[in-house]
Amino acid sequence: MNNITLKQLAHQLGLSVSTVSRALTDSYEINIETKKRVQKLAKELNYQPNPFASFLRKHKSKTIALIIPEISNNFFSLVIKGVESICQEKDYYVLIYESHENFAKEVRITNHLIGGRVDGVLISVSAETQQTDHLKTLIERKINLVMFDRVIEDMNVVKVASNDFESSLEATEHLIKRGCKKILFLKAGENLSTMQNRLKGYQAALKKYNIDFNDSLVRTFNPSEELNLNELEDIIQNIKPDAIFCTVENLAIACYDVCQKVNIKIPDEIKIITFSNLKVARHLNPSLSTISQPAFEIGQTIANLLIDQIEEKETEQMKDITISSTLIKRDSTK
Amino acid sequence: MNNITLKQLAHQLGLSVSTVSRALTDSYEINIETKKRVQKLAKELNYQPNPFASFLRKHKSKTIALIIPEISNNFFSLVIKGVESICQEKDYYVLIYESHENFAKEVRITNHLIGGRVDGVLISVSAETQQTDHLKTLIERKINLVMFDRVIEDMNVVKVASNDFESSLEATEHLIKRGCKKILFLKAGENLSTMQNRLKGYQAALKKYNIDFNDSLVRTFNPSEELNLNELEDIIQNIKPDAIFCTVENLAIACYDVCQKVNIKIPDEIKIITFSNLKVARHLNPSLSTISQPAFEIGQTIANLLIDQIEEKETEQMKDITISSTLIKRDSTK
DNA sequence: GTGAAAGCGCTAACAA
DNA sequence: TTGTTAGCGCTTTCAC
Repeated sequence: MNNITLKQLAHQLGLSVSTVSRALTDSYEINIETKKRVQKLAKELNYQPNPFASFLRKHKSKTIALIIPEISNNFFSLVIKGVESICQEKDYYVLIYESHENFAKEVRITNHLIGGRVDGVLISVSAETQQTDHLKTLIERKINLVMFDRVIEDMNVVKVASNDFESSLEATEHLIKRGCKKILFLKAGENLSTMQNRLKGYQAALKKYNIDFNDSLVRTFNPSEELNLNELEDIIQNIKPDAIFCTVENLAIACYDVCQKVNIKIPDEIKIITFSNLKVARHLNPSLSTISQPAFEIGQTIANLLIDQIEEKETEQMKDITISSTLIKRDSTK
Repeated sequence: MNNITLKQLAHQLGLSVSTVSRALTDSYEINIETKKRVQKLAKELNYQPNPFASFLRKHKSKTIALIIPEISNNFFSLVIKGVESICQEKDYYVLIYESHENFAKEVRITNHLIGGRVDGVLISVSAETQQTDHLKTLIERKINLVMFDRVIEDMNVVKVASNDFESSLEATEHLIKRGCKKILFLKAGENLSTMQNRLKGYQAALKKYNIDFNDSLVRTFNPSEELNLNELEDIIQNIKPDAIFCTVENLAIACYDVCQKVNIKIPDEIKIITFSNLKVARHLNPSLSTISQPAFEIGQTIANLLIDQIEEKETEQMKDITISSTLIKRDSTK
């Protein structure tokens, strides 16, 4: 890197480094004429300050980390987009990390970050995450933390989640109203808060309609492993449910695969509904009923909250924020 | 940030800062015993070096930028995944920037980067980009550059692209063999290299089968704007093509929307094929024929190339690398 | 094998 | 209004 430095500018202008620095940060205590001279030359030479020098000095990196389980996922990629939009506006950098649903990787990432690499962290934990020591370490090191979507209750930080209980209840109710009684519930991961809440919503709906809850209708797939289609096929063939409630998009797509393979007609023989942000859900065969989380808004919200924390504009932030999802009924539950 | 510093470690151990530093970088000139002592304490206190201090010192940030037009796009999000996988392995940071298909934004981003923020840049240019001054500035400042997918011919850098000409020819040929003669070609953006090559492939296929090329069958949509469905509907209604070749996924989905709305049957009345990395293409109604780029591999390739450049392992890199796409024939072209 | 000291480029307290 | 100086935390040359 052959960059122009403050020193070089100062030399060319016959000024001191500090004057140049102040002129460029538009300090009010600098003569307007010198300010102009400095800014003119800086522009001419396309001066760009070395960010590391100033980060080192100020202990602020204007960088945040976004830790997500998976990038190529419609929900999370929209979250990224939302986060980006705010950070670009507020002049923050975003480092994106994938935990690949792996706890060890998540710990490695957060450990990496405590060196002061970032001013704050946005995280949606991996499916394996149960302990929170690594997150607490971040806080001890005074790194701001905001959790989203997959949050952990006992963490005393700002948490942004969806109204999973309510939307799950609504979706299950929708299935029940369409005549379904034997609804297979497919979970992704054992311990995630989102999954727990979605399951509770499902159970509440059953209760409301006096349908007994049946343990064996709840099945879990481990999102850190390749999805096993044969296993899913066995489950569907054995249980013969009249509907499947999928907690994540991948599971719904897998169900479509299985139904196509073993020739089960959706929605006549089986109805399918899923949490998903798939844009083409309306064009699937049959079009897929979804519960859509407002991913972009979630991204914007968490970025704003985190930056406010970093800049200590703490206007008494609420600790638990809920953003509502939308149920879209399509042909797969007709 | 209350971080443990080298100085604190040195103090606790009764050693000098430089010895500690050397012990931690595993320098051979340090007594094995002291090395162990130092490393033990560092681990106990969970010491993490301040990256900015070392970046400043070494003029290497171990950070690269990935500039793409759009994040929530199946192709680019898979590229990100590929880049991430290599960078995680080689211990590099990735900063992701979206140009939103906007030239001015792209220039702002690259300008931001010449401060030494990153050691290298991976870029797929915006649809508006025609000039290359901003990219040349990067090179002047000794920042390594690798272009991918949407490359610019006259740049003397490593470029990784798909075999757009060949796959486009193949796809068009496929349509022709299925009896199509009036194939609407939908471009995204006026000047992109990828679009030009795809168009040439289309034209070559027509020529091969002695079909006259008709200018008015080539239409362009501006990807930086919201796609105008009414305009697309008018085009389809007026031209009445027997097939549509879409250069990007969004256009294909829009075509599905229009066909559904005005009740044109795919594939009986019109066939549709598109470049796309949509995972659920096989479940669309009808299932969508696609040309799939190996996005993950492209991501891995460009990350490896860039890091090799940065670390000056320049084993005479080829300047132009082509990675083949795959044509998958499905019902939309039956 | 270890320590002292300089310096990466910047900011900010203090001086003038 | 401008300049001098110290120092952020680290690496590295030179000295011992």
